[in-house]
Amino acid sequence: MVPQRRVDYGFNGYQVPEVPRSSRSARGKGPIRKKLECNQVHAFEILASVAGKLLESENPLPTNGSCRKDPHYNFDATTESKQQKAENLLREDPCEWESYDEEASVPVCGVQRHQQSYTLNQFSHSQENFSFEMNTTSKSNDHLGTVTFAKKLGTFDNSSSCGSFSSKVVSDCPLSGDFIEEKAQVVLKRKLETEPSNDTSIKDGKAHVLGSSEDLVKMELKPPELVSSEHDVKAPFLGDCKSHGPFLCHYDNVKVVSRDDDENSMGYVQPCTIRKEFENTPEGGDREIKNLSASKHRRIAPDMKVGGYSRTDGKIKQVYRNGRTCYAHQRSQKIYPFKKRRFFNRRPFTTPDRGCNCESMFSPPNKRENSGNCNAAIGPSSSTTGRQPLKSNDCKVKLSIKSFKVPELFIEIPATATVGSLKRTVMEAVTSILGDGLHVGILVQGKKVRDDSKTLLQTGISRDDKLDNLGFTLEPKHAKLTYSQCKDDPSFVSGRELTRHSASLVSRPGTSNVSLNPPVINLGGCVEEPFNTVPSLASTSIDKTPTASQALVAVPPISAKPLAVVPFHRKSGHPAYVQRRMRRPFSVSEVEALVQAVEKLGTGRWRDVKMRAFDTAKHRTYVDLKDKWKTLVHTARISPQQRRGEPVPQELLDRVLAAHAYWSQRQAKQQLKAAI
DNA sequence: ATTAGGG
DNA sequence: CCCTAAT
Repeated sequence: MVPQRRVDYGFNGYQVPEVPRSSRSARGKGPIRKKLECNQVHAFEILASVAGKLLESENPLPTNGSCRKDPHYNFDATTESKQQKAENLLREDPCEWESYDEEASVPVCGVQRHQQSYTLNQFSHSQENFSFEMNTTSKSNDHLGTVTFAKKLGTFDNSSSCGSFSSKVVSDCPLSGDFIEEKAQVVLKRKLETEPSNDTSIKDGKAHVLGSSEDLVKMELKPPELVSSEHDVKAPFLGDCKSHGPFLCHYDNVKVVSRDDDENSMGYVQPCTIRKEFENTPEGGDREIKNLSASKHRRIAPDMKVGGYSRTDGKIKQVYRNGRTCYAHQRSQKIYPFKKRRFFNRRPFTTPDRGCNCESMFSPPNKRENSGNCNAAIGPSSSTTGRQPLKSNDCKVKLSIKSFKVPELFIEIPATATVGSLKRTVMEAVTSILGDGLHVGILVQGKKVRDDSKTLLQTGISRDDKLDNLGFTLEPKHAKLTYSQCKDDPSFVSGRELTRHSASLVSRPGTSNVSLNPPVINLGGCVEEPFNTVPSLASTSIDKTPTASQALVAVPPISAKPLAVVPFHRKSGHPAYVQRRMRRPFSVSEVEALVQAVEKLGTGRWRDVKMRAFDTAKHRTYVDLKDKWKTLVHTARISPQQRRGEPVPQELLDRVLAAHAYWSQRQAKQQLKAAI
């Protein structure tokens, strides 16, 4: 056996987030995704198997357990016992086990048994032990108890293989947070004292789990392969992953080139894995891996069942699997927004079924200063250092932004989560929106400056008397999602219009040193751009262009609504929050490919069109192609002035019309024939 | 799973 | 793009 070094993932006590919603349409259901879900099933089955064994004496698991939430995780009632299955799975797919130490590989779900159900609540994994907690609940009793299981993994080095297993029902009452881990540790210790051997079986006869210690050890020693989902990783493609990264496909004379750099979706793991190699230096390797574990890199287990690792030229490839919802992904738009209507219809800020209102963890909105206000406070230095003569063109405007306020975030997290996980959650949410979900807005005297082409002089920002009234805002790029909830709220009459105009989260009077004029709200009347001129600025502005004042738009003082919610622990019963797919405008080359395919195949065979021209573009479904064709026909019919987006060559549009006419006529003929 | 069409 | 109905 190749000597391998064990990797400390630095993991301890994560709350297990929910797995992505299994599926809802053909969209995005690539083979790899299925595989992932499969693996999650495995993960849960294994855990359930372990738990079942442990509980067997008192509460045997049913032979056909079912997840409360997602039927996808139903166990199939095969002759093979779950335990056996789990053991086999562990043997065959050790890397799946490895994936446990990531936050998300194990679904939160329960196993029904009569009136009782077991809910995997939490698990932790450190170098020394593995433990998880399950709640037992019943219909009559909301919370019967909590059991915690811990497993000693042992320490490994290159040559030795040892490990032991320990488990015990720790408590009959609910435990939470760190206490659970403490308990687990205690139990572990106690067991170790009595069972210092390498045997993985439980001597008390209550449980015999996971086969032999050898299996366990083997599993542990097999280093997973490390996968990075970073877009910038230059890496060879893996397995059936054909189209990650730039792809080319040639059909006839049409070449479609797609950047395809955003395959990742938040709800499920990107169905491709990229290997990233690391030097197997004694120190550097581990450190790097640790960093990766703690960072945005995802862990993805290899798709293959065996041989989860490989060595090439002294390099170890590690693959981690990730089934988590990726909160902290750089592309925040993939994370936010969640489908807002669904989301906000269910009062996301309370967790009634947990009896925990996490809102209490944050200041109530009415007590929050600057609630929802993301204005930057302009420090005194702005007024002092910013005083510059106006006449000079090269005069510098010096600004000091004391701090930005991050738009309000609501986070839902179980009370049993650790403080550390809370920090992580917040951090991930913050980094997500900072990564790509925000842009900066400028407020002068409370008026939003919209025209980016205006100079500071023109907008008055260079004037010291304006500097005192200069504000910066962090605005969600996807304001629509942020505010969609307003539609349901009669008090937000202008909610819809605001969304249409990318209303920013704005300051409220007195909440910052940005002085706000009395808020001007464009209620229903506002149709297009709400260009509310600001006479005061226009009169004082040195700008000669009369449009300067029009660049200032009154910012309605809508009260801040949560920018986004991080559903850290979605409860079963809650429909998954489905995010809208990222918008991906068709490039001209894509349009050309589409046109050519439709010319050949007709308008009613989108599946064939997809296969012919977009087979490798996973993000283009046949529905997308059909929709695109629809819009293309529409685009071709309207005047060029009305068209938006990247201009499509007229030649292509002509072909669209021609093809559409041809195939429409042909379809009509066919129908006529059929009628006869 | 695909197709068609409305939103 | 999403959603649904109808195949």
